[in-house]
Amino acid sequence: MKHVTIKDVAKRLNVSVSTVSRAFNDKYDIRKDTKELILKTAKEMGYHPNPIAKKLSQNRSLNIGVVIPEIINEYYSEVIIALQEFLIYKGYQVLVMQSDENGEQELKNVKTLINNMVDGLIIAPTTGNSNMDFYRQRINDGYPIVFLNRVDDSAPGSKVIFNNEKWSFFATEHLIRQNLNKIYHFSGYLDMCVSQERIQGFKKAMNKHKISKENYKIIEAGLLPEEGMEVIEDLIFHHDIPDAIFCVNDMVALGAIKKLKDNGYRVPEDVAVVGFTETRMAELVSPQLSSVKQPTYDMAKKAGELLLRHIEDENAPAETIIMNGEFTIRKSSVKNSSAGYL
Amino acid sequence: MKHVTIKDVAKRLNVSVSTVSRAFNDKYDIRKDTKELILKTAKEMGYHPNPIAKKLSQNRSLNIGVVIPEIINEYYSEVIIALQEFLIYKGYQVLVMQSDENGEQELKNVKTLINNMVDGLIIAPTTGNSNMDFYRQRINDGYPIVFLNRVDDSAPGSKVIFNNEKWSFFATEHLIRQNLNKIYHFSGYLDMCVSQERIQGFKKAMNKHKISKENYKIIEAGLLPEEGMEVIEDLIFHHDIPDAIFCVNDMVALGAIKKLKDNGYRVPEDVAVVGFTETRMAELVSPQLSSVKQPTYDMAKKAGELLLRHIEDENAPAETIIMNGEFTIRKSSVKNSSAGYL
DNA sequence: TTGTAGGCGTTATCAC
DNA sequence: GTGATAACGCCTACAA
Repeated sequence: MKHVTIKDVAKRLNVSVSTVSRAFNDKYDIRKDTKELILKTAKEMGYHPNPIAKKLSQNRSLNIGVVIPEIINEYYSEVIIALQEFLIYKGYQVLVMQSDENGEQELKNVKTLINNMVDGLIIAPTTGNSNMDFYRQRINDGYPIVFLNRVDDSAPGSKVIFNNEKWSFFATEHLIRQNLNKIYHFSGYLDMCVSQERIQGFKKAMNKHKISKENYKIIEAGLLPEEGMEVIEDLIFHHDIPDAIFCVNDMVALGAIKKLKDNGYRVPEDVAVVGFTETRMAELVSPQLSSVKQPTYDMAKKAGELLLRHIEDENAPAETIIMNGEFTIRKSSVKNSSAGYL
Repeated sequence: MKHVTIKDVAKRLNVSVSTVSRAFNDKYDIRKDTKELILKTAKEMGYHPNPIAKKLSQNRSLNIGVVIPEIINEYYSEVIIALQEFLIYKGYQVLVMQSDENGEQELKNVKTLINNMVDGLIIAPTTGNSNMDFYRQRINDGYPIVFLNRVDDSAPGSKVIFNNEKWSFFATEHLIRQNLNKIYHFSGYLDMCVSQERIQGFKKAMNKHKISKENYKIIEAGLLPEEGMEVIEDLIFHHDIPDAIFCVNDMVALGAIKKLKDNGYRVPEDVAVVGFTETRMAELVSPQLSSVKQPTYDMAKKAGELLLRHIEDENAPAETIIMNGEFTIRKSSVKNSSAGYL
């Protein structure tokens, strides 16, 4: 099982290693037929260039580091898939590490990856964005980093983000337009910029439609089903049931719906519910969940493209790409289907 | 941003590179205080051993390849997490590739990883196990490969699998014990050994309890919610509604439940439903879904341990580890709660 | 205990 | 167009 090396091929054909090397790297002059001969016999001999040696001599790893909050999260699963597909196609390997929504773990991951000589990093920061100073420093040093989601305009360097405010606004307006009185927003952790942006959209809709402050509430839930459950249970306990709830994501929405049902409330008849960052569950639950879909795959791919641009040209300008999604209205948020929403 | 190398450290301390190298690799004799001095100044200088050079000189990549059917699948997300944690801790990097339930893609992935010099492979084969001959060949050549899930006893080499038959038997028996008449099994793709094993368990329970063949059916569904939906819709169309359904996994179960409800059937009152390979959704849906939980994390970790054993000792004997799980009974499968099941 | 030197498989800079 | 040869950064006999 010994690996065939460039030397073996050279010896077999009585040419020098450099010639063989040239045959595999288009950038040098080499006679066409010698090239073809080399490629052919190399294939016969089962030769594959050793990527590790290549990396060493070129002083680049051809590895890209990807740091995400959690793999068990449809959004980031899709991110990984998209990134893998694109980057492998471009000749890179992808090293994925997850931070468990923990800033320290995130920093550890990033340092591990840097020590492993990745050529660049794609980072979806965890709650709190606590390592921004460190990243800013690296970016200033010229280290290629692209942020994905989880940051706002103010983050340094290049980034691909979703227009949370806008789509949160639309989702909220959809509820307002049904003349619902009390509309609550179950927000994500308040120290996440994504949460803040969705809150902004929610407030903007309230202001535009002149809803008075007594008729809406913003309650910090989190990102997990359990957190949606807790919040709604608390509301039920205090007999403070809204007509509609706009949740920071589908998981919180599903948790809320579960507990509403368990307590005898009907969705959407008693309480209309809207989610965000559509998951595959949205269509699978009863009632089906209205939600805002993000172009996850494209966002990730864009981040990959941006990163490669920075790796290949260290003077490439920082870019901020803000993407849009779509809002799909399903049963969970339509109280009166004659209203023409479905 | 130039990387500090072993030479820089050596020069600074007026020692040889080998001494520095030794300081970082415990296996050679070196005086304790020189070692400490070297480690200390190396740290000051910001030196980190270059893993790529290390790999080249040691002729091993310290990379492990992991090939799974799909990342968007809670089971395999967890597998990745477990493997990452364990292998990174052991000094390895993990390269994950997914096959999209496609045998050709799987083979491509494996070859890519081998060409990238991974030191070993953990493979969860896709439907059909079409590449077993190729793997058998590699294993005979001494290439370290461990299979995870998705294979049966007959697969070559080491493997970590779940006792599907046993737990499928238990789940089925739970339904039989409620004196339900018609019990159907929505199976996975018939060319998956996992499906076959679960079918075996189902049949075994039927035989043990002497259920006549008219009273049960095995219908091939698949692995996706949509496939569960299709099967149940067909049954509804033919007015062939069973008293209980045991599904090959939670996704198929959720699909079936959805369509049952859409068509006015109550779960579990009209139809009891059981899933398999418990997902986080099991507790989140209404009614909560009874399901068999697999020790995913432990299975993956075991696979990692086995692989390292093979990498470190090429004469390590092939091992087959069969794991057990637990069956959690929830509302979806209990028709009469006075029966004492809940 | 420490230093010297050759090798890991490539690429890249020279000559020729 | 092709061949020597010195890197790339580290490990590891072997010698001292």
